[in-house]
Formats: sequence, structure tokens, C-alpha cells
Amino acid sequence: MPGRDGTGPLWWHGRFRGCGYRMTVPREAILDVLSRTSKHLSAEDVYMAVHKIHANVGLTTIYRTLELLVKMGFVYKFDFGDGRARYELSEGSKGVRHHHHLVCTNCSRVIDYTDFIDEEAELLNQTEKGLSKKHNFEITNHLIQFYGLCDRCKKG
Amino acid sequence: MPGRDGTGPLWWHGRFRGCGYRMTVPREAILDVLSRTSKHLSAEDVYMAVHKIHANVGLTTIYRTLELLVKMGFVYKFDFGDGRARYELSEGSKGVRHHHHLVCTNCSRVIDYTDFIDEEAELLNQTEKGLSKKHNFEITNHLIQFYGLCDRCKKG
DNA sequence: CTCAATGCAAATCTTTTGCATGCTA
DNA sequence: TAGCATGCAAAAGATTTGCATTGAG
Repeated sequence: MPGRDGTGPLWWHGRFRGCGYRMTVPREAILDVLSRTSKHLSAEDVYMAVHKIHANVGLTTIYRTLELLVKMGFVYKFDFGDGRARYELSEGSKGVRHHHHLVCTNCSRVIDYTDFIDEEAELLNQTEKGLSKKHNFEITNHLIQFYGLCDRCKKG
Repeated sequence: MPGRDGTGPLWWHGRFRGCGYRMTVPREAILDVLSRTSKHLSAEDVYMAVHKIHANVGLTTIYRTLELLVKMGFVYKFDFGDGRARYELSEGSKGVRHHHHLVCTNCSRVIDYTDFIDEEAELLNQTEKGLSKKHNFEITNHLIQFYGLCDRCKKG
């Protein structure tokens, strides 16, 4: 029964229609690529992956679609400091576990971690509540990243 | 006694020399600009501010110096999603209070907050310790940002 | 005096935009 | 059929690089 768990063309199709958008071949291909990886893909990465199957899809469409997906909340956009944006499916739209990132400042490697997420969540909840009230700011999302040296780079 | 509190040309001069670098007019001007603001300046912003006093300093030098300052740990570089990097003096080099950011996803306004920093600090310490051990990752820094709608943008 | 630092111009590279055409619903 | 979506080419920007020159120590 495809679609029940937040995966599959039909489910996405419904989400798109629900937002007033159309499901197209490029969009489906892009979602497929994002669904099949746990890596942090750049627009170029997505383009190359999609291009293998649908050689006619242009890079512009990749950018436009990724931006749309970010706006719809299905995709997160990250900056890991290497001059290009990275994209991942958000946990809401699939069985993706919520996680944060460790970014190596030497080799730019990015490691996902799900540890301590629960402890963080509690603090974040309180913080968000406090900040919302104090600054009259409606918080919808947060970003947490740790920087340092990965195991490969720290040995000297 | 300039320099004791981590401010002033002499102090910076020493830090530069200590790292094997030279103190120059452009570098001093850039540090001066960063020291006098609590805003999140782009390279272009810094360039324009420096340019008022030293019209001969080029944008390239601004970029090179900011990168150097980031590498030396005196400046933090941020991405608030508007396509240009932002820079602030790090708290270690002046009397700047450690803070995080609230970023408005609508108007791109950025609000600094120092609330909850203490609570966060404790959690971050534990998390960093755990992550360091588990992933054999040497953490040197962290980034926390909250996204949402600022007071001006949320009414409607 | 030496070599790091600079300025200028050109190059790079990612992301965006204009516009005619194609395709979903 | 209507209008959103796409592809292509060109544009826009931010940041980087090459190289001759300048200036700090």
C-alpha cells in the first residue's frame, strides 16, 4: 500500500496537488533521488543523478524544484561552508530520523548524528517557547551543527 | 592600558605577530569596523565601511582578511540564507557576549539572543562530550539558529 | 632587504531570470 | 484548453585567483 508511510509517487502526488502544484516527471525523479540516499546532495549532485535516467531534465528545474520542496517543508537546505547548498528530505515526509550534523572544518566531511536528540529536543522546546514569547518570534525550525575535526583529520 | 581586555590595535598586533602574520592598515581598519558594530556585516558591508576611511583598500583584501580572521578564530562566519556570508567578531576576542540567532524566514531579519545561553551551554557541553567520544570527533565550535517569523512578519 | 600583503582585473562558480514551448489536470 | 512547469541561454552575484607592486618587520 504505497503512500501510507509518506513514501511513493502517489503520496507525493497528493501532497503536490494539495498545495496547488502539479506532479511532473522531473519532480518525481528528484524526489526519487532524494528518497534513495542519506547523503547531503548538492543541486549538481541531484542533477547528475536525475540526468542518468532523464537526460533531458535541466539544472534549472533541479534548482526550481528543490526550492519549491524547501518552501513546502519536504526538504531541508543546509550550508556546510563549501560554497554550495546541500539538500535532504525532511523527516516529516519519510521515515527519516531527525538528526543534526557534525561538520569537519578540515575535510568538509559531514556526519549525521541522532544521539542526544532527545535531550536536545527538550531544551529546544523550552528555549523556543521562551524565545517566542520574549521576542514575539514564531519559531518554525532550528539548525544545530557542530564543527571540528573528524577522526581522519585529527590525528597529527 | 589598551590591550588587556582584548581590544585595541596593540592587542591585535600581538595576536597577529604571534601567529606569524603582519598587522597592516587594512587589517586594522577591518578589525576596527567589526569592533564598532553588533551587526552581522557582509564582506561588502565591511568594504564600504573601510572604504570611507581608506578609499584605496580593495574588496579582495576584505575577503582575504575576513577569511584569515575566521581561520584564526577571531571572527565567526554565518550563512543566513540570503546568498552572502556574514561576519561577526567572536566573543573570545572582545567583550562580545556569546549569542545565537533568530532568523526571519520572511524578511531575513536576524535577531541576536543571549537568553537560555546558560541552559544551552550545559546541554551542549554534555552533547559535545558524548559526540566527541562516540564519533571520535574533536568539536571546536557549534552553530545554533532558530528560524521562523519575526514580530513584524507574523501578523496577518 | 625579504617576503607577506595588497590592488586590480579577470576568472570561477553557483544560482537566478527571461522567454518561448511543452505538458498536467 | 488553461496555465503551471520546463529547457535553454544568458545574466547576476559572490568569492577566488594570477600577477606585478607595495610595505611591514
